[in-house]
Amino acid sequence: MATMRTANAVDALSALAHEGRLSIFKLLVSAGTDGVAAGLIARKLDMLPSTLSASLTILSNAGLVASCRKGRSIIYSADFAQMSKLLGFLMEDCCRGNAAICAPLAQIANRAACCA
Amino acid sequence: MATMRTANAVDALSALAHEGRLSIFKLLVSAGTDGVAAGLIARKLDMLPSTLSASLTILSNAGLVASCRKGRSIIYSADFAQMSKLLGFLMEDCCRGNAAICAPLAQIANRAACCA
DNA sequence: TAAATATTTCTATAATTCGTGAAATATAGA
DNA sequence: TCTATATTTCACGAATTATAGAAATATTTA
Repeated sequence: MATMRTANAVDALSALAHEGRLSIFKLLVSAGTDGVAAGLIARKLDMLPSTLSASLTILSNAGLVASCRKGRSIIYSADFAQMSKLLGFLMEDCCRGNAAICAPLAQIANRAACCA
Repeated sequence: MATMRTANAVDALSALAHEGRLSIFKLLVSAGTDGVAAGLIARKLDMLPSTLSASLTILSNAGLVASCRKGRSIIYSADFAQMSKLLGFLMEDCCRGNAAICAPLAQIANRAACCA
């Protein structure tokens, strides 16, 4: 797994650093690979369509969610691989890379790709 | 370990969603529990004192770093427990809490407290 | 084709965040 | 006490981000 770049991590963190977008992302994480239609997200989280769309675009640009059209709806789902890369980025070099203590963490982050 | 609240997670993610602050945090993560003096951080990352101070305040308010004075210097260190809570928050309820797949992840996040 | 549904795009305003330099505060040593 | 070092606080203009409503686009069904 290629390690994430700083700019990429900042984009992902920025995307998540917002109450509405974080709620969307967590909803999608909990929904797993099936994903959720944009309209259903809007109803569940009580958001205006334009606000939701803008939020989904930001999460999408950060690589945290993927989408595909299904009829009139667009189904959004969390990108677990990207989420895993982000966790790995935050943990890498922990304690100067002291393998005895921290090395397992990077591997562990990979498991966040449980739904991929 | 108490689970993190959404508002708290947003604060932490916002604090990290900035190139300079993310660099500071990663430097502190790599330094481990010894921490690094503010001035040394500034020299290593080539930041102005006032900019660095503002960044450290934001990271501190988010609970991601701790500080203590040592002589004229102030030593900053990463708060690994808070980092662990943040990772856990992002992973919780993954795949609707399907234990067979995702439950281990929450436990795993605890290990990010390797230096605590 | 016409109407209904689902979502995005556009536009404008409001709010927040960013970075800097100067001044202030705290500590140590001569 | 005076001076040097280390860090924070303050104030402000510049840049970015957030939100809403209206209009536009895409798809399905009648």
